[in-house]
Amino acid sequence: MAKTAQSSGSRMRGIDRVVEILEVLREIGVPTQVGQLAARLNAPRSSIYEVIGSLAAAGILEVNPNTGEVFFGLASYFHGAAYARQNPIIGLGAEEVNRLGRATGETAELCTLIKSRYAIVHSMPGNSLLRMETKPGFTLPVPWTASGRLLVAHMSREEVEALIAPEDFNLPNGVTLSPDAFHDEVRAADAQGLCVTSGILDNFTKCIAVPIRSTFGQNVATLCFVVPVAIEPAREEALVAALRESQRRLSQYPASILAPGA
Amino acid sequence: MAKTAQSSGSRMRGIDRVVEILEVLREIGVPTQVGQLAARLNAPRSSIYEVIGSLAAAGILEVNPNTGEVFFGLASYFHGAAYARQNPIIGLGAEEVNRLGRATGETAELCTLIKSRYAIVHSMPGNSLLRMETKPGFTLPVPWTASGRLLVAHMSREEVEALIAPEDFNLPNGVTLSPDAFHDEVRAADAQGLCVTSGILDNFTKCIAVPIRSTFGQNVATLCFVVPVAIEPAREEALVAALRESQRRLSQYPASILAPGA
DNA sequence: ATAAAGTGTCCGGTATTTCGGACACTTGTT
DNA sequence: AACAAGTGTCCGAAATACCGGACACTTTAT
Repeated sequence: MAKTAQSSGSRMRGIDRVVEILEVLREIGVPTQVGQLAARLNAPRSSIYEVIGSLAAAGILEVNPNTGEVFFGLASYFHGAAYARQNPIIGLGAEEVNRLGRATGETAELCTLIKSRYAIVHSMPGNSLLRMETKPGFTLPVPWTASGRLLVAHMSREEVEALIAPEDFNLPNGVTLSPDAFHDEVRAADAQGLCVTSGILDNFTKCIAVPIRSTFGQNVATLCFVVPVAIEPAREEALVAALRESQRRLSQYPASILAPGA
Repeated sequence: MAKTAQSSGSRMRGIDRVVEILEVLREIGVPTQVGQLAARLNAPRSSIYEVIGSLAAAGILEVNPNTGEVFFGLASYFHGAAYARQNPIIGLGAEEVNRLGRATGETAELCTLIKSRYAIVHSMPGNSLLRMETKPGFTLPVPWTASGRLLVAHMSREEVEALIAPEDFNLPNGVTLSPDAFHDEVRAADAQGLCVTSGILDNFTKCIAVPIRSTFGQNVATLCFVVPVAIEPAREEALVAALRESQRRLSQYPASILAPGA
Protein backbone atom coordinates (compact mmCIF):
# COMPACT_ATOMS: atom_id res chain seq x y z
CA MET A 1 0.00 0.00 0.00
CA ALA A 2 0.82 3.67 -0.09
CA LYS A 3 4.17 5.16 -0.83
CA THR A 4 7.02 3.03 -2.01
CA ALA A 5 9.24 5.63 -0.41
CA GLN A 6 12.21 7.23 -2.12
CA SER A 7 14.01 4.00 -1.47
CA SER A 8 16.38 4.01 -4.39
CA GLY A 9 19.56 6.02 -4.68
CA SER A 10 20.77 7.22 -1.35
CA ARG A 11 20.95 5.85 2.09
CA MET A 12 17.97 5.83 4.37
CA ARG A 13 17.68 6.52 8.06
CA GLY A 14 17.57 3.63 10.47
CA ILE A 15 14.43 5.03 12.06
CA ASP A 16 12.67 5.03 8.73
CA ARG A 17 13.74 1.43 8.22
CA VAL A 18 12.18 0.58 11.57
CA VAL A 19 8.92 2.19 10.56
CA GLU A 20 8.94 0.46 7.17
CA ILE A 21 9.61 -2.94 8.65
CA LEU A 22 6.85 -2.67 11.23
CA GLU A 23 4.44 -1.40 8.60
CA VAL A 24 5.11 -4.17 6.15
CA LEU A 25 4.83 -6.82 8.84
CA ARG A 26 1.46 -5.43 9.80
CA GLU A 27 0.36 -5.57 6.17
CA ILE A 28 1.65 -9.07 5.56
CA GLY A 29 0.29 -10.27 8.87
CA VAL A 30 2.38 -13.43 9.21
CA PRO A 31 5.99 -14.24 10.15
CA THR A 32 8.24 -13.48 7.21
CA GLN A 33 11.85 -14.15 6.29
CA VAL A 34 14.42 -11.39 6.33
CA GLY A 35 15.21 -11.77 2.66
CA GLN A 36 11.59 -11.34 1.69
CA LEU A 37 11.27 -8.23 3.81
CA ALA A 38 14.37 -6.77 2.20
CA ALA A 39 13.05 -7.55 -1.26
CA ARG A 40 9.65 -6.05 -0.53
CA LEU A 41 11.23 -2.87 0.81
CA ASN A 42 13.97 -2.79 -1.81
CA ALA A 43 16.41 -2.42 0.99
CA PRO A 44 19.87 -3.91 1.32
CA ARG A 45 19.73 -7.15 3.25
CA SER A 46 22.61 -6.15 5.44
CA SER A 47 20.74 -3.11 6.72
CA ILE A 48 17.59 -5.05 7.42
CA TYR A 49 19.50 -7.70 9.33
CA GLU A 50 21.04 -4.96 11.40
CA VAL A 51 17.78 -3.24 12.23
CA ILE A 52 15.96 -6.47 12.96
CA GLY A 53 18.75 -7.49 15.28
CA SER A 54 18.22 -4.38 17.37
CA LEU A 55 14.46 -4.68 17.42
CA ALA A 56 14.65 -8.36 18.29
CA ALA A 57 17.05 -7.65 21.15
CA ALA A 58 14.43 -5.26 22.51
CA GLY A 59 11.64 -7.82 22.15
CA ILE A 60 9.78 -5.63 19.67
CA LEU A 61 10.31 -8.28 17.03
CA GLU A 62 10.95 -12.00 17.44
CA VAL A 63 13.01 -14.18 15.15
CA ASN A 64 12.06 -17.84 14.92
CA PRO A 65 15.44 -19.51 15.27
CA ASN A 66 14.36 -22.53 13.25
CA THR A 67 12.88 -20.88 10.21
CA GLY A 68 14.50 -17.45 10.37
CA GLU A 69 11.08 -15.86 10.15
CA VAL A 70 10.52 -12.48 11.77
CA PHE A 71 7.38 -11.15 13.40
CA PHE A 72 6.19 -8.90 16.20
CA GLY A 73 7.43 -9.73 19.69
CA LEU A 74 6.01 -9.61 23.17
CA ALA A 75 7.16 -6.04 23.72
CA SER A 76 4.94 -4.98 20.81
CA TYR A 77 2.06 -6.68 22.55
CA PHE A 78 2.75 -4.70 25.70
CA HIS A 79 2.84 -1.45 23.76
CA GLY A 80 -0.52 -2.27 22.25
CA ALA A 81 -1.94 -3.18 25.64
CA ALA A 82 -0.74 0.16 27.00
CA TYR A 83 -2.49 1.94 24.14
CA ALA A 84 -5.70 0.07 24.83
CA ARG A 85 -5.48 0.91 28.53
CA GLN A 86 -5.27 4.64 27.73
CA ASN A 87 -8.05 4.42 25.16
CA PRO A 88 -10.90 2.53 26.79
CA ILE A 89 -13.10 2.92 23.76
CA ILE A 90 -11.07 0.15 22.17
CA GLY A 91 -12.11 -2.39 24.76
CA LEU A 92 -15.64 -1.09 25.16
CA GLY A 93 -16.18 -0.93 21.42
CA ALA A 94 -14.76 -4.42 20.90
CA GLU A 95 -17.25 -5.72 23.45
CA GLU A 96 -20.11 -4.13 21.55
CA VAL A 97 -18.85 -5.58 18.29
CA ASN A 98 -18.80 -9.03 19.80
CA ARG A 99 -22.29 -8.55 21.15
CA LEU A 100 -23.55 -7.36 17.77
CA GLY A 101 -21.91 -10.25 16.00
CA ARG A 102 -23.30 -12.85 18.37
CA ALA A 103 -26.78 -11.35 18.39
CA THR A 104 -27.15 -11.06 14.62
CA GLY A 105 -24.73 -13.54 13.08
CA GLU A 106 -23.50 -10.80 10.74
CA THR A 107 -19.95 -9.51 10.40
CA ALA A 108 -19.54 -6.56 12.77
CA GLU A 109 -16.63 -4.15 13.03
CA LEU A 110 -15.24 -1.30 15.10
CA CYS A 111 -13.46 1.20 12.86
CA THR A 112 -11.51 4.42 13.14
CA LEU A 113 -9.01 6.57 11.27
CA ILE A 114 -5.29 5.98 11.31
CA LYS A 115 -3.37 8.74 9.66
CA SER A 116 -5.56 9.37 6.62
CA ARG A 117 -7.04 5.93 6.15
CA TYR A 118 -9.97 3.98 7.48
CA ALA A 119 -8.83 1.13 9.74
CA ILE A 120 -10.49 -1.93 11.25
CA VAL A 121 -9.82 -1.96 14.98
CA HIS A 122 -11.79 -5.03 15.93
CA SER A 123 -14.08 -7.38 14.10
CA MET A 124 -16.33 -10.35 14.68
CA PRO A 125 -16.78 -12.48 11.56
CA GLY A 126 -20.37 -13.47 10.84
CA ASN A 127 -21.95 -16.78 9.91
CA SER A 128 -22.71 -15.90 6.33
CA LEU A 129 -20.63 -17.19 3.47
CA LEU A 130 -19.77 -13.61 2.63
CA ARG A 131 -16.42 -12.85 4.15
CA MET A 132 -14.62 -9.57 3.92
CA GLU A 133 -11.04 -9.06 4.95
CA THR A 134 -11.61 -8.17 8.59
CA LYS A 135 -8.24 -8.42 10.30
CA PRO A 136 -7.62 -5.67 12.83
CA GLY A 137 -5.08 -3.33 11.29
CA PHE A 138 -6.45 -3.67 7.79
CA THR A 139 -6.82 -0.24 6.21
CA LEU A 140 -8.62 1.26 3.22
CA PRO A 141 -8.99 4.73 1.68
CA VAL A 142 -11.66 6.77 3.42
CA PRO A 143 -14.03 7.12 0.41
CA TRP A 144 -14.23 3.35 -0.04
CA THR A 145 -16.31 2.74 3.07
CA ALA A 146 -19.47 3.86 4.82
CA SER A 147 -17.56 4.26 8.07
CA GLY A 148 -15.06 6.52 6.34
CA ARG A 149 -17.80 9.02 5.49
CA LEU A 150 -18.83 9.22 9.13
CA LEU A 151 -15.30 9.43 10.45
CA VAL A 152 -14.63 12.66 8.55
CA ALA A 153 -18.12 14.10 9.07
CA HIS A 154 -17.08 16.47 11.85
CA MET A 155 -14.35 18.05 9.70
CA SER A 156 -14.67 21.00 7.35
CA ARG A 157 -14.65 20.33 3.63
CA GLU A 158 -11.15 21.82 3.43
CA GLU A 159 -9.82 19.54 6.13
CA VAL A 160 -11.32 16.52 4.41
CA GLU A 161 -9.83 17.41 1.05
CA ALA A 162 -6.43 17.99 2.59
CA LEU A 163 -6.65 14.58 4.22
CA ILE A 164 -7.69 12.41 1.31
CA ALA A 165 -5.39 11.69 -1.61
CA PRO A 166 -7.00 12.41 -5.01
CA GLU A 167 -6.50 8.84 -6.25
CA ASP A 168 -8.51 7.54 -3.29
CA PHE A 169 -11.64 8.81 -5.00
CA ASN A 170 -11.20 6.08 -7.61
CA LEU A 171 -13.39 3.41 -6.08
CA PRO A 172 -12.63 -0.29 -6.54
CA ASN A 173 -15.91 -0.77 -8.45
CA GLY A 174 -14.52 1.45 -11.21
CA VAL A 175 -16.48 4.57 -10.36
CA THR A 176 -14.57 7.80 -9.83
CA LEU A 177 -16.23 9.89 -7.18
CA SER A 178 -16.12 13.66 -7.50
CA PRO A 179 -15.14 15.61 -4.37
CA ASP A 180 -18.51 17.34 -4.63
CA ALA A 181 -20.44 14.09 -4.59
CA PHE A 182 -18.34 12.77 -1.74
CA HIS A 183 -18.90 15.93 0.25
CA ASP A 184 -22.66 15.61 -0.21
CA GLU A 185 -22.58 12.01 0.96
CA VAL A 186 -20.57 12.99 4.03
CA ARG A 187 -23.06 15.75 4.88
CA ALA A 188 -25.99 13.38 4.47
CA ALA A 189 -24.33 10.75 6.62
CA ASP A 190 -23.62 13.33 9.30
CA ALA A 191 -27.19 14.60 9.29
CA GLN A 192 -28.68 11.11 9.61
CA GLY A 193 -26.05 9.78 11.98
CA LEU A 194 -25.99 6.75 9.70
CA CYS A 195 -24.25 5.74 6.51
CA VAL A 196 -25.06 2.90 4.15
CA THR A 197 -23.00 2.14 1.07
CA SER A 198 -23.70 -0.58 -1.50
CA GLY A 199 -21.37 -2.19 -3.96
CA ILE A 200 -18.35 0.04 -3.46
CA LEU A 201 -15.82 -2.53 -2.31
CA ASP A 202 -17.33 -5.15 -4.58
CA ASN A 203 -20.70 -5.84 -6.15
CA PHE A 204 -21.96 -8.05 -3.38
CA THR A 205 -21.51 -6.15 -0.14
CA LYS A 206 -23.29 -3.41 1.69
CA CYS A 207 -21.87 -1.55 4.68
CA ILE A 208 -24.08 -0.10 7.41
CA ALA A 209 -22.32 2.20 9.86
CA VAL A 210 -23.13 4.48 12.79
CA PRO A 211 -20.73 6.92 14.48
CA ILE A 212 -19.52 6.99 18.06
CA ARG A 213 -19.44 10.68 18.94
CA SER A 214 -17.53 12.16 21.82
CA THR A 215 -19.31 14.95 23.68
CA PHE A 216 -17.01 17.33 21.78
CA GLY A 217 -18.90 16.33 18.64
CA GLN A 218 -15.95 14.46 17.22
CA ASN A 219 -16.63 11.13 15.54
CA VAL A 220 -13.97 9.03 17.20
CA ALA A 221 -15.00 5.66 15.80
CA THR A 222 -17.77 3.78 14.04
CA LEU A 223 -19.65 0.54 14.48
CA CYS A 224 -20.66 -1.21 11.31
CA PHE A 225 -22.07 -4.32 9.71
CA VAL A 226 -20.89 -5.82 6.43
CA VAL A 227 -23.81 -7.63 4.78
CA PRO A 228 -24.91 -8.89 1.35
CA VAL A 229 -26.36 -6.14 -0.89
CA ALA A 230 -29.55 -8.12 -1.37
CA ILE A 231 -30.50 -7.97 2.29
CA GLU A 232 -34.21 -7.52 2.98
CA PRO A 233 -35.32 -4.07 4.13
CA ALA A 234 -36.87 -5.36 7.35
CA ARG A 235 -33.69 -7.16 8.24
CA GLU A 236 -31.66 -4.06 7.50
CA GLU A 237 -33.88 -2.02 9.79
CA ALA A 238 -33.31 -4.51 12.56
CA LEU A 239 -29.55 -4.28 12.08
CA VAL A 240 -29.66 -0.49 12.19
CA ALA A 241 -31.64 -0.72 15.41
CA ALA A 242 -29.01 -3.03 16.88
CA LEU A 243 -26.26 -0.59 15.89
CA ARG A 244 -28.16 2.28 17.46
CA GLU A 245 -28.51 0.41 20.70
CA SER A 246 -24.78 -0.26 20.90
CA GLN A 247 -24.11 3.31 19.88
CA ARG A 248 -26.29 4.53 22.72
CA ARG A 249 -24.44 2.39 25.24
CA LEU A 250 -21.06 3.72 24.12
CA SER A 251 -22.13 7.33 23.79
CA GLN A 252 -22.98 7.53 27.45
CA TYR A 253 -19.29 7.52 28.35
CA PRO A 254 -17.66 10.89 28.94
CA ALA A 255 -15.42 12.46 26.32
CA SER A 256 -12.40 11.73 28.48
CA ILE A 257 -12.97 8.03 27.86
CA LEU A 258 -14.04 8.18 24.23
CA ALA A 259 -11.23 10.52 23.15
CA PRO A 260 -8.65 10.82 25.94
CA GLY A 261 -6.32 13.01 23.93
CA ALA A 262 -8.72 15.60 22.62
CA MET B 1 14.94 -0.22 35.67
CA ALA B 2 17.71 -2.18 34.02
CA LYS B 3 20.61 -0.69 32.16
CA THR B 4 20.89 3.06 32.03
CA ALA B 5 22.66 2.44 28.76
CA GLN B 6 25.97 4.02 27.86
CA SER B 7 24.00 7.14 27.24
CA SER B 8 26.59 9.74 28.13
CA GLY B 9 29.47 10.84 25.99
CA SER B 10 28.95 9.90 22.40
CA ARG B 11 26.26 9.93 19.84
CA MET B 12 23.61 7.25 19.92
CA ARG B 13 21.88 5.54 17.06
CA GLY B 14 18.41 6.62 16.10
CA ILE B 15 17.23 3.02 16.30
CA ASP B 16 18.45 2.75 19.86
CA ARG B 17 16.61 5.95 20.67
CA VAL B 18 13.45 4.40 19.29
CA VAL B 19 13.88 1.36 21.48
CA GLU B 20 14.64 3.46 24.55
CA ILE B 21 11.63 5.68 24.05
CA LEU B 22 9.23 2.79 23.62
CA GLU B 23 10.70 1.04 26.63
CA VAL B 24 10.45 4.02 28.91
CA LEU B 25 6.87 4.71 27.83
CA ARG B 26 5.98 1.13 28.67
CA GLU B 27 7.57 1.53 32.09
CA ILE B 28 5.94 4.86 32.84
CA GLY B 29 2.64 3.66 31.48
CA VAL B 30 1.02 7.07 30.94
CA PRO B 31 1.33 9.87 28.37
CA THR B 32 4.46 11.87 29.05
CA GLN B 33 5.94 15.14 27.85
CA VAL B 34 8.88 15.17 25.48
CA GLY B 35 11.07 17.07 27.93
CA GLN B 36 10.52 14.50 30.64
CA LEU B 37 11.36 11.66 28.29
CA ALA B 38 14.56 13.41 27.27
CA ALA B 39 15.50 14.00 30.89
CA ARG B 40 14.79 10.43 31.87
CA LEU B 41 16.90 9.10 29.01
CA ASN B 42 19.52 11.83 29.38
CA ALA B 43 19.17 12.46 25.72
CA PRO B 44 19.29 15.76 23.87
CA ARG B 45 15.82 17.15 23.48
CA SER B 46 16.38 17.91 19.83
CA SER B 47 17.03 14.26 19.05
CA ILE B 48 14.00 13.06 20.95
CA TYR B 49 11.76 15.55 19.18
CA GLU B 50 13.11 14.28 15.90
CA VAL B 51 12.56 10.62 16.67
CA ILE B 52 9.12 11.18 18.13
CA GLY B 53 8.16 13.13 15.04
CA SER B 54 8.94 10.14 12.85
CA LEU B 55 7.20 7.65 15.09
CA ALA B 56 4.16 9.87 15.41
CA ALA B 57 3.95 10.27 11.64
CA ALA B 58 3.83 6.49 11.43
CA GLY B 59 1.10 6.23 14.09
CA ILE B 60 3.37 4.26 16.40
CA LEU B 61 3.23 7.12 18.88
CA GLU B 62 0.62 9.82 19.28
CA VAL B 63 1.22 13.36 20.47
CA ASN B 64 -1.61 15.08 22.29
CA PRO B 65 -1.68 18.45 20.54
CA ASN B 66 -3.06 20.21 23.62
CA THR B 67 -0.70 18.99 26.28
CA GLY B 68 2.27 17.90 24.19
CA GLU B 69 2.18 14.53 25.88
CA VAL B 70 3.40 11.50 23.98
CA PHE B 71 2.17 7.91 24.19
CA PHE B 72 1.66 4.82 22.08
CA GLY B 73 -0.47 5.19 18.97
CA LEU B 74 -2.97 3.07 17.13
CA ALA B 75 -0.30 1.45 14.98
CA SER B 76 1.26 0.06 18.16
CA TYR B 77 -2.10 -1.41 19.05
CA PHE B 78 -2.25 -3.13 15.68
CA HIS B 79 1.22 -4.56 16.11
CA GLY B 80 0.21 -5.98 19.46
CA ALA B 81 -2.97 -7.40 18.00
CA ALA B 82 -0.92 -9.09 15.27
CA TYR B 83 1.31 -10.62 17.92
CA ALA B 84 -1.69 -11.91 19.84
CA ARG B 85 -3.16 -13.39 16.66
CA GLN B 86 0.03 -15.37 16.03
CA ASN B 87 0.28 -16.46 19.66
CA PRO B 88 -3.14 -17.72 20.64
CA ILE B 89 -1.97 -18.68 24.10
CA ILE B 90 -2.19 -14.97 24.94
CA GLY B 91 -5.92 -14.85 24.35
CA LEU B 92 -6.64 -18.30 25.73
CA GLY B 93 -4.56 -17.69 28.83
CA ALA B 94 -6.15 -14.29 29.42
CA GLU B 95 -9.56 -15.96 29.33
CA GLU B 96 -8.47 -18.46 31.95
CA VAL B 97 -7.08 -15.68 34.12
CA ASN B 98 -10.39 -13.87 33.97
CA ARG B 99 -12.23 -17.06 34.84
CA LEU B 100 -9.90 -17.72 37.78
CA GLY B 101 -10.26 -14.18 39.03
CA ARG B 102 -14.04 -14.19 38.82
CA ALA B 103 -14.38 -17.63 40.39
CA THR B 104 -12.12 -16.98 43.37
CA GLY B 105 -11.99 -13.22 43.86
CA GLU B 106 -8.20 -13.43 44.11
CA THR B 107 -5.69 -11.64 41.91
CA ALA B 108 -4.82 -13.94 39.00
CA GLU B 109 -2.11 -13.48 36.38
CA LEU B 110 -0.75 -14.93 33.17
CA CYS B 111 3.03 -14.62 33.07
CA THR B 112 5.92 -15.39 30.75
CA LEU B 113 9.53 -14.44 30.08
CA ILE B 114 10.55 -11.42 28.06
CA LYS B 115 14.23 -11.34 27.36
CA SER B 116 15.58 -12.42 30.76
CA ARG B 117 12.84 -11.13 33.00
CA TYR B 118 9.52 -12.34 34.28
CA ALA B 119 6.63 -10.37 32.75
CA ILE B 120 2.95 -10.03 33.50
CA VAL B 121 1.02 -10.63 30.29
CA HIS B 122 -2.50 -10.34 31.64
CA SER B 123 -4.00 -9.92 35.07
CA MET B 124 -7.35 -9.79 36.81
CA PRO B 125 -7.19 -7.83 40.07
CA GLY B 126 -8.89 -9.52 43.01
CA ASN B 127 -11.32 -8.23 45.60
CA SER B 128 -8.91 -8.30 48.50
CA LEU B 129 -7.32 -5.14 49.81
CA LEU B 130 -3.97 -6.61 48.91
CA ARG B 131 -2.96 -5.18 45.58
CA MET B 132 0.21 -5.93 43.73
CA GLU B 133 1.37 -4.02 40.70
CA THR B 134 -0.36 -6.04 38.01
CA LYS B 135 -0.21 -3.99 34.85
CA PRO B 136 0.51 -6.05 31.75
CA GLY B 137 4.07 -5.33 30.73
CA PHE B 138 5.33 -5.04 34.28
CA THR B 139 8.53 -7.05 34.67
CA LEU B 140 10.63 -8.42 37.54
CA PRO B 141 13.83 -10.44 37.89
CA VAL B 142 13.20 -14.15 37.51
CA PRO B 143 14.26 -15.18 41.06
CA TRP B 144 11.78 -12.78 42.64
CA THR B 145 8.71 -14.77 41.67
CA ALA B 146 7.23 -18.24 41.86
CA SER B 147 6.36 -18.09 38.17
CA GLY B 148 9.97 -17.26 37.36
CA ARG B 149 11.14 -20.56 38.84
CA LEU B 150 8.74 -22.48 36.63
CA LEU B 151 9.53 -20.48 33.51
CA VAL B 152 13.18 -21.55 33.60
CA ALA B 153 12.50 -25.09 34.80
CA HIS B 154 12.99 -26.68 31.39
CA MET B 155 16.44 -25.13 30.96
CA SER B 156 19.75 -26.56 32.03
CA ARG B 157 21.47 -25.03 35.05
CA GLU B 158 24.03 -23.45 32.72
CA GLU B 159 21.37 -21.83 30.57
CA VAL B 160 19.65 -20.46 33.65
CA GLU B 161 22.82 -18.99 35.06
CA ALA B 162 23.68 -17.40 31.75
CA LEU B 163 20.24 -15.85 31.66
CA ILE B 164 19.99 -14.35 35.13
CA ALA B 165 22.10 -11.39 36.20
CA PRO B 166 23.96 -12.00 39.50
CA GLU B 167 22.35 -9.01 41.21
CA ASP B 168 18.91 -10.45 40.52
CA PHE B 169 19.57 -13.00 43.27
CA ASN B 170 19.35 -10.17 45.80
CA LEU B 171 15.69 -10.46 46.71
CA PRO B 172 13.64 -7.43 47.73
CA ASN B 173 13.13 -8.87 51.21
CA GLY B 174 16.86 -8.53 51.84
CA VAL B 175 17.80 -12.18 51.40
CA THR B 176 20.54 -13.03 48.93
CA LEU B 177 19.80 -16.31 47.26
CA SER B 178 22.70 -18.55 46.29
CA PRO B 179 22.60 -20.02 42.79
CA ASP B 180 22.66 -23.45 44.44
CA ALA B 181 19.58 -22.75 46.50
CA PHE B 182 17.80 -21.24 43.50
CA HIS B 183 18.65 -24.25 41.38
CA ASP B 184 17.20 -26.57 44.02
CA GLU B 185 14.00 -24.55 44.15
CA VAL B 186 13.70 -24.65 40.38
CA ARG B 187 14.16 -28.43 40.37
CA ALA B 188 11.56 -28.88 43.09
CA ALA B 189 9.10 -26.61 41.26
CA ASP B 190 9.64 -28.57 38.05
CA ALA B 191 9.11 -31.91 39.77
CA GLN B 192 5.87 -30.83 41.43
CA GLY B 193 4.59 -28.78 38.51
CA LEU B 194 3.81 -26.14 41.10
CA CYS B 195 5.66 -23.34 42.80
CA VAL B 196 4.71 -21.40 45.92
CA THR B 197 6.79 -18.55 47.28
CA SER B 198 6.10 -16.56 50.44
CA GLY B 199 7.30 -13.14 51.42
CA ILE B 200 9.79 -12.59 48.62
CA LEU B 201 8.33 -9.48 47.05
CA ASP B 202 7.21 -8.20 50.43
CA ASN B 203 6.29 -9.68 53.78
CA PHE B 204 2.61 -9.98 53.08
CA THR B 205 2.25 -11.81 49.78
CA LYS B 206 2.39 -15.38 48.63
CA CYS B 207 2.53 -16.44 44.98
CA ILE B 208 1.07 -19.73 43.77
CA ALA B 209 1.97 -20.69 40.21
CA VAL B 210 1.54 -23.56 37.77
CA PRO B 211 3.23 -23.91 34.37
CA ILE B 212 1.67 -24.15 30.92
CA ARG B 213 3.80 -26.71 29.13
CA SER B 214 3.93 -27.15 25.39
CA THR B 215 4.12 -30.74 24.19
CA PHE B 216 7.82 -30.09 23.57
CA GLY B 217 8.21 -29.87 27.35
CA GLN B 218 8.87 -26.17 27.27
CA ASN B 219 7.22 -24.02 29.93
CA VAL B 220 5.83 -21.28 27.75
CA ALA B 221 3.85 -19.43 30.41
CA THR B 222 2.46 -19.68 33.93
CA LEU B 223 -0.85 -19.07 35.65
CA CYS B 224 -0.63 -17.72 39.17
CA PHE B 225 -2.45 -16.25 42.13
CA VAL B 226 -1.11 -13.51 44.35
CA VAL B 227 -2.59 -13.94 47.84
CA PRO B 228 -1.91 -12.91 51.46
CA VAL B 229 0.75 -15.06 53.18
CA ALA B 230 -1.65 -15.88 55.98
CA ILE B 231 -4.06 -17.73 53.72
CA GLU B 232 -5.63 -20.86 55.22
CA PRO B 233 -4.30 -24.20 53.97
CA ALA B 234 -7.71 -25.41 52.83
CA ARG B 235 -8.22 -22.25 50.81
CA GLU B 236 -4.80 -22.59 49.29
CA GLU B 237 -5.58 -26.14 48.23
CA ALA B 238 -8.74 -24.94 46.57
CA LEU B 239 -6.79 -22.30 44.67
CA VAL B 240 -4.22 -24.84 43.52
CA ALA B 241 -7.06 -27.03 42.29
CA ALA B 242 -8.50 -24.10 40.34
CA LEU B 243 -5.11 -23.42 38.76
CA ARG B 244 -4.74 -27.08 37.84
CA GLU B 245 -8.11 -27.08 36.12
CA SER B 246 -7.21 -24.05 34.01
CA GLN B 247 -3.81 -25.57 33.33
CA ARG B 248 -5.50 -28.74 32.09
CA ARG B 249 -7.73 -26.80 29.74
CA LEU B 250 -4.79 -24.91 28.24
CA SER B 251 -2.48 -27.91 28.04
CA GLN B 252 -4.80 -29.69 25.68
CA TYR B 253 -3.86 -27.34 22.86
CA PRO B 254 -1.16 -28.52 20.46
CA ALA B 255 2.37 -27.16 20.69
CA SER B 256 1.80 -25.19 17.50
CA ILE B 257 -0.69 -23.06 19.39
CA LEU B 258 1.10 -22.83 22.72
CA ALA B 259 4.51 -22.02 21.24
CA PRO B 260 4.14 -21.20 17.53
CA GLY B 261 7.77 -20.32 17.05
CA ALA B 262 9.43 -23.29 18.68
C1' DA C 1 7.07 43.67 36.39
C1' DT C 2 10.66 40.49 36.57
C1' DA C 3 12.55 36.17 36.75
C1' DA C 4 12.80 31.33 36.13
C1' DA C 5 11.66 27.18 33.92
C1' DG C 6 9.98 24.74 30.16
C1' DT C 7 8.47 24.06 25.19
C1' DG C 8 9.12 23.68 20.30
C1' DT C 9 12.22 24.80 16.32
C1' DC C 10 16.34 25.46 13.70
C1' DC C 11 21.29 24.98 12.24
C1' DG C 12 26.15 23.47 11.11
C1' DG C 13 30.00 20.10 11.92
C1' DT C 14 31.67 15.65 12.61
C1' DA C 15 31.46 11.11 14.57
C1' DT C 16 28.78 7.46 13.03
C1' DT C 17 25.99 4.50 10.24
C1' DT C 18 24.09 2.79 6.07
C1' DC C 19 25.17 0.61 1.92
C1' DG C 20 27.14 -2.44 -1.59
C1' DG C 21 29.53 -6.23 -2.31
C1' DA C 22 31.88 -10.40 -1.09
C1' DC C 23 32.20 -14.77 1.35
C1' DA C 24 31.11 -19.25 3.43
C1' DC C 25 27.19 -22.27 4.23
C1' DT C 26 22.90 -24.65 3.58
C1' DT C 27 19.12 -26.43 0.92
C1' DG C 28 16.91 -28.35 -2.83
C1' DT C 29 16.79 -29.13 -7.83
C1' DT C 30 18.57 -30.82 -12.23
C1' DA D 1 27.85 -34.01 -8.88
C1' DA D 2 27.20 -29.87 -10.28
C1' DC D 3 24.35 -26.00 -9.91
C1' DA D 4 21.19 -22.46 -8.46
C1' DA D 5 19.05 -19.86 -4.95
C1' DG D 6 18.87 -18.28 -0.50
C1' DT D 7 20.72 -17.30 4.35
C1' DG D 8 23.58 -15.07 7.71
C1' DT D 9 27.97 -12.40 8.50
C1' DC D 10 31.57 -9.14 7.76
C1' DC D 11 34.04 -4.98 5.96
C1' DG D 12 35.59 -0.23 4.32
C1' DA D 13 34.12 4.18 2.47
C1' DA D 14 31.14 7.85 1.82
C1' DA D 15 26.91 10.06 3.00
C1' DT D 16 24.47 12.00 6.69
C1' DA D 17 22.01 11.94 11.05
C1' DC D 18 22.74 13.14 15.72
C1' DC D 19 24.28 16.36 18.97
C1' DG D 20 25.07 20.82 21.26
C1' DG D 21 23.69 25.09 21.55
C1' DA D 22 20.90 29.05 20.50
C1' DC D 23 16.52 31.41 19.88
C1' DA D 24 11.70 32.92 20.37
C1' DC D 25 7.57 31.91 23.07
C1' DT D 26 4.58 30.53 26.81
C1' DT D 27 3.53 29.54 31.49
C1' DT D 28 4.07 29.89 36.38
C1' DA D 29 6.08 31.84 40.47
C1' DT D 30 8.11 35.60 42.96
